[in-house]
Amino acid sequence: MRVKPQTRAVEDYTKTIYTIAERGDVPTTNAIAGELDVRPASVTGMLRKLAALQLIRYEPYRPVELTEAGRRIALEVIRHHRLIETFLAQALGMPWDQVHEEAEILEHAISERLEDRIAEALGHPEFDPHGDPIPRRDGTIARRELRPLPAFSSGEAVRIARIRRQDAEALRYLGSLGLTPGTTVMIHDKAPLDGPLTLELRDLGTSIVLAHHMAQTVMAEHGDAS
Amino acid sequence: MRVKPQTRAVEDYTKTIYTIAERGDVPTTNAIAGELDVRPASVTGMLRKLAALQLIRYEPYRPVELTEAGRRIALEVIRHHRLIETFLAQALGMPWDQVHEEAEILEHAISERLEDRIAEALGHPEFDPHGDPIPRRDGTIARRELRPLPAFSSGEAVRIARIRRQDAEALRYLGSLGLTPGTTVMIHDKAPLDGPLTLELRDLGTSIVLAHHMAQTVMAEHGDAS
DNA sequence: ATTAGAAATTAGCTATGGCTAACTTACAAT
DNA sequence: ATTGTAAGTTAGCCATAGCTAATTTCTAAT
Ligand SMILES: [Mn+2]
Ligand SMILES: [Mn+2]
Ligand SMILES: [Mn+2]
Ligand SMILES: [Mn+2]
Repeated sequence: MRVKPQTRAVEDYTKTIYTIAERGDVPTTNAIAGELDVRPASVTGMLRKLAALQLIRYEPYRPVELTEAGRRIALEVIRHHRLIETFLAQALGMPWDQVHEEAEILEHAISERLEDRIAEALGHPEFDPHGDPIPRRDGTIARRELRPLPAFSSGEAVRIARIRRQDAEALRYLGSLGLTPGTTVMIHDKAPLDGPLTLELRDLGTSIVLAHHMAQTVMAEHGDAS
Repeated sequence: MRVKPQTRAVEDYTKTIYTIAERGDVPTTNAIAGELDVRPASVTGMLRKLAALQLIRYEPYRPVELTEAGRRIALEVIRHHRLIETFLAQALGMPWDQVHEEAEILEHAISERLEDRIAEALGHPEFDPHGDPIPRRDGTIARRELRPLPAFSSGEAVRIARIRRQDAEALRYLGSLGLTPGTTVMIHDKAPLDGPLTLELRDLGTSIVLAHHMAQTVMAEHGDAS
């Protein structure tokens, strides 16, 4: 799946462009700068380089688009990232709120050989601890029809599948409530005007209340289908 | 054990200076350049920087010496390196001739938190797959009285403890002969004039012949003491 | 059609850590 | 004591990738 040796910056920019587009946002200079925590002027510089490398299509003042080659690199780095997260959580018992930060660096440091060994040791997982899909070696990636919790109706039982958030703070909070991928919850009540949701944890039978903006980051699918 | 964030170059140079001195060589500009595969002129530049950072004592045209701060950084990186080698071998079944290359990069990428988790998962090992001692968190390091195989006499039984070599080629060869740390061998014969050694593998009862210059890299201790 | 303001780009820096080519220094052999 | 040579240093490059400040462009509201 690797194409040729890339610098860390090239890997981070292509990954960022991919994820911005994947979540439905537009990969503008400012959006990329915000995501990577660099100044817009620096992004313009890198975009020129990525365009020269044929990894993006770039017209000044316009949003960018990954080429097939750029997409391949992005998926490669994301595969590293999510495999590492999964490995750290499963093999080393690292809490799910710490794995992202660690993977952010390790994703650039592991060889294809190690990538394969990790995938093998984990049994080629399809999803990471946050429910993010792990791109396969061949560049394909699992697609699911997920909706945020507030998009379901009261009375529905849903299976939490993915948390669209990576900051440790939020993850620790959601984890403490038991809202992790795989958990089934019943939507008990939705307060009006974007008010909090009341959820019932199927397994424990306990009831929890979750702010609308937090529930918005919890993606789920119908019933308790696996 | 960490002091403050260091660049990869700073970590590699201090590590290299430490290992050159540790094996009994003199850390000159040329020796460091050879080890790191850079030009001597580049080494001079970095030595000036390391001196400014108070990590080495440096007088132009003289061999360098690590300060206490420099030594701490070197030991930290070496601890990372050897813990990673051990982890890759034990937890992922990676062959001992591949772990060095991988660790050479990962040593700069893991956090102190991950370092601790790896050490914990392995039960705080004292030695890596090559028998190299793993510096402890407190900066101390196991010392052993080892001698190369040719330094023993015919008829002696010795326990292999360390291989002073890191190239995959040599490690694969020694591994194929069964000459790995922990193995006990009997020195059967030493041909004169730096000729090959004939060894008997205790467990298998088989006999092998090893060139003098290879035997020179195999460090052992008397008997089969653990 | 104008135009204000946001978004993006350009120009010109900086730091890091490589390199080659030219030079200086140290020292060992005479 | 002199001097040739290897070792080491200096000077002047280069690439990468960040920054600020100044400028240009796009667009949406008038
Ligand atoms: Mn990254
Ligand atoms: Mn994730
Ligand atoms: Mn290294
Ligand atoms: Mn080792």
